[in-house]
This record gives sequence, structure tokens and C-alpha cells, in this order.
Amino acid sequence: MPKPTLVDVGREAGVSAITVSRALRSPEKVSEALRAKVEIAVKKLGYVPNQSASTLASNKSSSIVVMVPSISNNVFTDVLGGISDALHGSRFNMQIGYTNYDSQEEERILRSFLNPTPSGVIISGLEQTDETRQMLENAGVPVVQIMDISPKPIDMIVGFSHDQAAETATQHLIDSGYKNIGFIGAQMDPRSLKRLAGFKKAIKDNGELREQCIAVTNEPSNVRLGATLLDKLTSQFPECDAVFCNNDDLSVGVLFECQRRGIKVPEELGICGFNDLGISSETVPSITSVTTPLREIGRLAGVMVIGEEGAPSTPIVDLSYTISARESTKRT
Amino acid sequence: MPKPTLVDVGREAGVSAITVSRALRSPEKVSEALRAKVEIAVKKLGYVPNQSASTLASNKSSSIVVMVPSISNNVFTDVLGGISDALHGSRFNMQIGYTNYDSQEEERILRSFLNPTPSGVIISGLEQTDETRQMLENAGVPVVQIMDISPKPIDMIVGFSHDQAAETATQHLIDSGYKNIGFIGAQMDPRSLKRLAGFKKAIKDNGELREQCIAVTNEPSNVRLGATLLDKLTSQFPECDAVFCNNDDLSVGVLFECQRRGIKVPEELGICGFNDLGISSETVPSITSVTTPLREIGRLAGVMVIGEEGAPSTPIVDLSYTISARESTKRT
DNA sequence: TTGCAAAATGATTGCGCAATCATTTATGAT
DNA sequence: ATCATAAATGATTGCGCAATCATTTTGCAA
Repeated sequence: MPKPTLVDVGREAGVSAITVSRALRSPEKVSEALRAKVEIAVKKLGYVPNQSASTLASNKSSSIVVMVPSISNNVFTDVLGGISDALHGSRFNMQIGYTNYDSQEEERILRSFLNPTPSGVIISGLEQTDETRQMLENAGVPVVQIMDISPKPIDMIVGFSHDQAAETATQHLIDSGYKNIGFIGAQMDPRSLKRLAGFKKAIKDNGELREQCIAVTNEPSNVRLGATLLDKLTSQFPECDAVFCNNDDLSVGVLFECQRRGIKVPEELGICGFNDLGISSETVPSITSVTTPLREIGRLAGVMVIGEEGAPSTPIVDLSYTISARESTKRT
Repeated sequence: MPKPTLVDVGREAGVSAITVSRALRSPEKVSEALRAKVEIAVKKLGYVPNQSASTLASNKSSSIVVMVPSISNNVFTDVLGGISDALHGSRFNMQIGYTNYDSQEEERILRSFLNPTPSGVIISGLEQTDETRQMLENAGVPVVQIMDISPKPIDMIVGFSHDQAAETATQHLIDSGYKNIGFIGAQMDPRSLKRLAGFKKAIKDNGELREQCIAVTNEPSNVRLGATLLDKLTSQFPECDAVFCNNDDLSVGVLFECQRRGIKVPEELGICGFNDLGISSETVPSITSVTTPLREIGRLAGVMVIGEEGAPSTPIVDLSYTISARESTKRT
């Protein structure tokens, strides 16, 4: 037997096809008795809606478009997991676009994803091109920006302040007694630059900021790069006694390089990472990191974009962060 | 102006709509002059095909369905990256399903993804239910199984032998002089069980296999679990002088636990991991691992499923593996 | 040149659904 | 009881494309 259509379900339930359609997609508009009849008929026939037909007729798809910079960065796989959780069981599916940290590419991909109009958009960061913002506003769908925080989102936003997180983390290093703190960063996207700004602020508030305490690169982050950048940092800033790293890949790489070079952590060098991706708590010594609510950001963004109950009442959600102080900054 | 349709392009090019359709999706069936005219008109109007309409009319979507067990396991993010590379620039897009290591869930998801019929399916492993295999055969689309190898794939397959890889790795430990080798495993999916079988074979071929040399769990793998399982292993198998780990999370966790307990690696304990996920080469000491061509598996699967030029001529592709011998097994 | 197969192009139709507008039925105020 | 209004349900139509079949043009052997 061929796949049942709305007409088949309608015949089974003794109503018209369009009524079945309504019973399924806006149940509050039909009577309770009808809704029940339709439900039984749907179950009996094993009816599954045809997304393409629905999309074609309404010019609106059931996809939630998710734009992230990279698939291989664990930060975003955590976020995607949260979104996936939120969408699970709903009638929405996820359409993922990888921008490769490029606003122009983001615009290009988003343009193709906006036809037909999706049911919602989740997009990383605040740095969309003017055209992208324009497109999103014109689309007339819910938009949730994630990973950062701003008083003026395109529509909704859920994230935390990277400036503040980095400032707090740097202050933790200062409070731990470190005097010459360096910054190591890779993949310097806008959020990383904010972390650098927060770092600088904390340093300036407690003394003098010297340019040589910063070692960054635009290469994608990985563990080895942590070692490379530590080399760079210690050669240009020999008195360095602590480093704040852009992310956990780098902090782990720094720790390993210290082990290779016989630098004692935390006595001779304090280390703090960012995002607390799971390995930081396991290394020997364990590494202090900024714990960020990645999965929860994804989950909330998902809930907000589909307007499910349980969604926050405000369009701006700051989920904050915590400093997980561990052995790598525990100077006794 | 509204979005241009095939009719608009046809008017612009002075031909009928259906001819434009043909010029775009099977250019070999139209004359060269026509193809050129259509191309110009498409560019001029900025025509973008409407996927929904195409899918509805043909009952066939332009999606490549990809079924993987988990999103958070880096093994699969690497594979997905490879598939993404292969599909980039083609007219196909990726639709990802997460089975959570459950064949029934896989069957359920795949059933929903098979309507409308996708252009191809990439699916992890060999352990599909009978119903799943049946569905895939009936669908009449290219199917590529990945991550494992078998002489009798559903359609095509690209991967490597987990038995052999584990056997070779275990033999490497034996050849390095270790006498009492243990096995540590988490997330014991079918491929992990094959690795265990390969391990057992190597041990038996060189002496006696004792049950207490195996410590496994079905929990999802993570670094901490490596430590937990090492504890279990050393308590039930105190004479253990080397461990082969199911994957790199565990081997890294084992190394860290050794550092905590003051066990010297590689002298007192040799360690070998699996998949070589990037951190193994960076730890101190660096950890021996089985390097597997994850990204290439994904890329080839993508090329094979869309039948692009450059695809292998045989439906069975064994990409093999290499043992990356590092400090963690270098007993002098 | 003629004839005929093959190649190229066109006309019609329907995929399954939801937007729109039309109609019927229920509700409630007077 | 009457009417106005709202709620519930139905009929028609078109979204943009490709399958199918029909027609025209081309190539080329005899």
C-alpha cells in the first residue's frame, strides 16, 4: 500500500483533508472530539506528513537553521548537542551550516538556507554582516544569537560575557599570587578578542600591561599550538609566571610543554584555560579553567527558537560562567 | 521581485521550463548551445532551485543521510568532516541522524529519513537490524557502510578491520617486551568487541589468555573512565605491565592515573590507545596509538555515495591503519 | 533525395499540502 | 425566539518541479 496522505486520513476519520491538516498543526483550532478522531486515524494508517509538500505549499520549512563556525571544535559539538536535545521530539529538525569563522561565508550559506524560510535561526556570535542582519530581520522568523551576550540582539540571545569571564579568570591568577601573567590565544575570533580585552583590563587594573605578555595566532587551536605559543611567550616575556589560555586545547598543550621542559606547575608557572572541556579536570596537575554552560546555551537556544513552554520570558539570557580553580593555579 | 522559477529562466533563455530543468540536472541530454543559454539566464536571474518542489515532484530528495552513533565522540566528528568535504560544492546536502549506539533507534530514525527517498545513505557499522537492511535495499539508493570492513556489504563499504588493528597493536606491545598485557574498554559497541577479539587472538597466539586481564564497561568513554578502569584492572590483575585501550580517551586517562600513582610509563606500564585523536602525540610521554584514517573514510564514503568521479572502482575499500609507536611503549 | 532512427525539445499533469475564502454549526445576548 | 457573532469545518486552488508522453529536429545510410 502506498504512503497515506491527508486525504486518506480524512477518509478514515470521516472529515475533510484540510481539517486533518488543522488538527495536526494547530489543534487548538478544532474541537476536542475531532482531534481525537483524527489522532486515531493517523495512528491506524501510520500517517507521516510529507515535509516537502508542506514546505512547498506554505513556503516555510520545519528546519531550524544553526550556524556555527566549525564542526571540529568541541565547543560547538557541545552546543549542538544541547540544541539537539531541545529539538528532540518536536516537529523541527536541525540544518547545520559551517561558516569556518568567516562572516562572508556565513552570509552566503545563510542566504541559501533562508529559502524556503526556515522556522527559526540559531547563529553564533554578534558579528554578522549588515546584509546578514537585514536578511534575518526580513525573514520574519525567531533568531537566537548564541555564545556571546549583548543588550541589543537581532531578536533573542543566550550566552555569557567573554570579557568578564576572562577578566575574572585573570583576576583569579592575580589573586593566586602571580605577578607576570601572559596571554596565549589561537583562532582569534571576535569572542577570543573579547577574552583578550578582559585579560588586558584585569592586568591594567592591577598594574602595568606590557605588550610582550601576549602571544597569539590566528591558526586553528590545537594542543601542539599550546606548546608552540608557550615557547614564543617565554622567549619574549621570560619573567612570565602564569598564563591565561584562550581555550583548553592550549592550556593542556602548555601543561605538557611544561612537563617536557621541567617547569613546575603551579609553582613556577600557573595555568588557566577556557571552556572546561573535560580533560582539564583530569590532567596531572589538574588545570584551572573557566567553566562555560555550552550545552545549556544550546538547549536554551533551541527552546527559545521554537517558542516551547519552558522558554525564558526575556529575550536576553546571560548564563554566566564559573571559575573552576584547580591545582594548576594553587600556589601554596 | 519574487524568486525566479524555472518558467522565468525559460522565458529569459527562450526555451520551455522543462528544458531548463533538464539543462540543469542532466546537461548531457541537451545540446551544448542550449546549456550555455540556460546557464547565462540562470546567472542573470539568480535562479536557485526549489528543493521542496523538486523533492515533491520526484519523490526523491537531494539529501545524503548519514547515520552515526554519537555527535560528541570525536571519532565521528572527524568522519563527518570528511563527508562534509566530499559533499561541499555538490548539489547534495547532509542529513545527520544520531543513533546513540542503538540499532532499534537507528531503524526508527532511518525509517523517518527514508521518506522521501534520499539520494544516498552512509551508515556506521555492520550491525543493522534485518528490517533496516531490508529498508535500505528496497530504497534503491547507494548505501555506504563505514568504520568497519566486510566482504558482504549491503552495497558499498569503506573502513578497516578492527580485529586486525587491535591484534597488530597488541602484537606491538608483545614485541616491545611486555608480558602481562591488559585490555581496557568502554562503550563496548560491536567494533569495540572486535578490537577485544583481536586483542585476545594476539594474546593467545603468544601464550595464555587470562580473563582477569580484561576490564571493560558499557558506559560512554571519557578520560576519567580510563583512570577508573586502570584501578579495576590493576586490582584484578596486579602483574599487569601494559594496557591496550579501546580508544584514546581511555589511554590518556590511564596515563594521567599513572602520573598520579607514580607508575612509570613506559617502564612499569606500557600504554597503547586507539584512533590517534590528536592528543596522544602531545602528552608526556607521548602515547602509542592506532592511527585510523577517519577523515578519509568520511571523504571516500561521500565520494562513493554520490558516485562522483574519483570514486574507487570497487565497492569494498579497506583503508587499513598504522601503528604510531611512541614513547609510552618504548621500553629500552 | 528519401526515409527512418535517434536526439532534442515541448506540453500536460500531478506530487501532498496549506492559504484563502466559503459555508455550516454552536453560542449567547436580548 | 431572534439575531449577531464566533467557532468549526469544508471546497478550491496553486506552490515549483519532474515524470510521462508527444512532437520536432537532426543525422545519416541507402
